[in-house]
Formats: sequence, C-alpha cells, structure tokens
Amino acid sequence: MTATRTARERARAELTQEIKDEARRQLADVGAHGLSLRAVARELGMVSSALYRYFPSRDRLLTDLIVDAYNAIGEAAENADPGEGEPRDRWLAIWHGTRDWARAHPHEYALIYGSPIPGYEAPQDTVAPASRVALALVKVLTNTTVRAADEVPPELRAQAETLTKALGIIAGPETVARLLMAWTQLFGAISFDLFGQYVGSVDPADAFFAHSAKRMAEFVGL
Amino acid sequence: MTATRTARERARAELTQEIKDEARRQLADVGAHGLSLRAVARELGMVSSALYRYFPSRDRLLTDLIVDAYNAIGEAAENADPGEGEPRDRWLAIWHGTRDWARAHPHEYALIYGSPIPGYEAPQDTVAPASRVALALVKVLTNTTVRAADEVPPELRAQAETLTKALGIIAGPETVARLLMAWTQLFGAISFDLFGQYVGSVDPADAFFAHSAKRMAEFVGL
DNA sequence: TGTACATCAGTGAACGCGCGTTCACTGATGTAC
DNA sequence: TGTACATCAGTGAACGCGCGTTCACTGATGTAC
Repeated sequence: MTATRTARERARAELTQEIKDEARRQLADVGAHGLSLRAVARELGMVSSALYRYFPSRDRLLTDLIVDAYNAIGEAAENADPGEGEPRDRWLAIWHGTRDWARAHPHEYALIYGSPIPGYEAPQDTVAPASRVALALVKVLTNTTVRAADEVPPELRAQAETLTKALGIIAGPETVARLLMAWTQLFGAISFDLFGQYVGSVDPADAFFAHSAKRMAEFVGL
Repeated sequence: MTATRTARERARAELTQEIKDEARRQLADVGAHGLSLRAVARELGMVSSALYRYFPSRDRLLTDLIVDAYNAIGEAAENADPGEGEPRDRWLAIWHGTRDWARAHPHEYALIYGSPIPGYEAPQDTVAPASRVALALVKVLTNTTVRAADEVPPELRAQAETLTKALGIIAGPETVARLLMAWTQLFGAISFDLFGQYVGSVDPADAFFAHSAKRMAEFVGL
C-alpha cells in the first residue's frame, strides 16, 4: 500500500523532473519566450496534452524553472563558501562559485538575470530563492568593521537600515551600500561576460573577473 | 527631378522610420522574441508583405533597432557630458544621463543589455555603437593619475595594454581594470534596477545609484 | 486473498490562433527623349 | 512640354508551419471491503 503508492508517486516525480530537464535543454535553443510545451512533449515521446497532468500551464512550468535556477545558483554560492577561514578567501570562493555555475548553465542564468519575459509575472515564490547568493555574501561580512556613515544620503540610509533590520544583521549604511554594489558588480560582470559585452576588451574574462573579485573584497573591507 | 526624387526618397525614409517606431512600441508588449512583422504592418494599416519593401527580413529590422538603441544610449551618455569642468562632475553626469535614458526606454535597453536573443546573431555593425558609453567614460579619465600596476595579473595586463593601444590612450593596467569595473557597475546597476532585482532592498534605486556613481568615481581616481 | 470501484496517466482529435515569407498583380511616381 | 517606358510601393492570396489549451476517451494502477 504505502510501498505501491510511493511507486506511483515516484513515477510522477521522475516524469516531472524529466519534463523540467527537457525544458531546460530547450531553453538553450529557443530561450524562455520560445519554450514550447508541444516541443517538450514531442521530445519526450508524449502527446502535448499529457503535460497538463504535470503542469497546469506553460507559465507554471516556466516559474518552476526560474525557481529551480535561483536555487541552483544560490546553492552553488553556498557550497563554494568553505564556511570557515579567512573571510576574504570565503568571499572570493563565493564569487567564483557563482560565476562557475553561471558559465555552466548560461541559459538558466539568462532566464533569471536576463531581460524579464514580457507578459510573465514573477510570483512571490521567486523572492526568497533569488536572494540566496546575496545572503551568502552577507554571511561572510558579518562582524566586519562598521564604517562611518557620514556620506550616505538619508534615503539610502533608511533603506539600508530597513534591510539590516529585516536580515537581523548589524552593519552600517555604508557597508550595506558597498555590499549591494559588490553584489551588483558580481552579477554585472557575469552578465557582461555571458552576454558578450566583453568581446573586444577583456574576453576571455577570467583574469578580469578574478581581479574584480579581489578589488571588491577590498572595497567592502575584506 | 532632384526635387521630386527627393520627395519619393523622403517618403521612403519616413515610412522606414515609422516602421521602426511602431516596432519599438511593440517591443514593450512582447519583447524582442515576440516582435512580429505582421503586427507592425497591421498597426500601420499596411499589408504584411509591404514591409518587405523596407526590410528584407525580421532579423534585419531587429538589427536596425539594436543599432539604433546602442546609438541612442551612447548619444545620451555623450550629451550628458558637459565636456568641460571637473572630471568628477562629468563622470557623474554621464552616469546619470545613461541611466535616465535606460529608464525612459526600458525595452530598448533590454533589447541590447538583456539576454541575447536565441537564434539571432549580432552582425559587426553593432560593435562600434555598443562602445559609445564606455568611450564617453574613458574620455573623462584621460590624463588621470596612472596607478601602480603591481597587482594586475599578466593576462589582464596584456588585455589592458591591447585595449589602450587600440584606443590610443595612455593609462596603466590598474586604471583600465577599474574603468572596466566601473563600466560593469554602471550597467549592472541599471539592469538590476530595470529588471527588478532591487525590489526588497534598494527600490527605488535613485539614491543607491547616485551613491554608486560617486563611489565608483573615487574608485577610478576621480 | 479476491473482487468492485475509484483514481489517475496518457491519447488523439479539435478549436482558434498567429507567424515569416513568396509571388503575381495593379497602379502610381519618376525618367528619358 | 508631351509622351512612352521603367521603376517602385503596396495589395491580396497563398504556403507551410507551430502554438496553448480543452475535452471525451481508454486502459492501467491503486483502494476498500
């Protein structure tokens, strides 16, 4: 009973996974907008209507892929962090771990950090997974020197304070601002690399990225 | 003769422009991948095949829109630069001018700085227009203190030297690296703002962006 | 353990739609003598 | 200046295609007694 029920559920879970895997594979060819349920079904040897047993709509499949991608890159960042040792080394490890995942999964990366898909409205489910990389960086900075906050304009200071309260961490506004800049730099560099903007300047971008990671470590006080 | 020929040519130029304008308008609704010649023609009260008098294919229309967008944001950056006065003020003006254009034209921005369009191969025509914003920033930095180059790894140093030679400017590798980081930061911040990644932290991002512009000015030595 | 019933997975046809591109054509605009 | 011809803009029908989603259905898998 329990055993057999588990068997059916397992079959269901496996096919759900296979559908997502095939959809991910097709993202590479056609992008998020071009992702087609019929094509996915065709490739899996099913009839297109059968997919509706697993996903109520194309948008729901897309949402799942997006959440999966955020979790995957977040996990890559977390796993890259040794969790102990010099904060600066942990910082660098997270930067490289994040970039490595992105380079290994460029189309999933584009799905979450590229242009928003028109007509697609991101549901609330994506918010938490989307912040995992940032939180991994925050974790390393805990107990870092709090900078003087003199030069931070009031609006930004207010936003920084709201943020530190929400995260339950102690950090001055300038530290928060610099962390957000570093976070922006990390994904800006990955995007420029993956989307071809460094062609003609620092392509391949490995050395430049490694250098940026170090400079931004110093920038946030590590 | 010359007058009448010019009249026909003017009509042609005007309609070409109207087609591009309508296409731009539709980018907002459907994105680059969803852009449809038929829909554009329909909106202009033409039959779809008539567009082929103006653009040999959908891809060619897209390419023109991309080139136009690069030129528009480049021009915005150049026009924001007062061209004289304190380099730091010029730098800040260019940053804000670039962001202002992007916020005014979010879908054109996404067209050029979002995820690459699958199946679309950017032709050579886009390379020069794509570098205008970066060049505007470079111009401000000319005659800035050259930093010690000790810590720049050899691959990056080589790339930096190739770049300075190609541009005909004098700048040490660390300066070049920092400039590329600032360039990355500028577009990283604009993209994160426009694509919704700052929701939950620094949204609206105006104060944060202004602060980043200043910090990056210092970072490159201004 | 065996049987009657309920649940679920997958089928196949259909609805209604939109797309890029080609092609033979009509009629207007421009050119050459 | 007036006429014959060439060029160009725009039409409308067609080709061949793919899409998301619904629906009535068959057959297999699981459940309750």
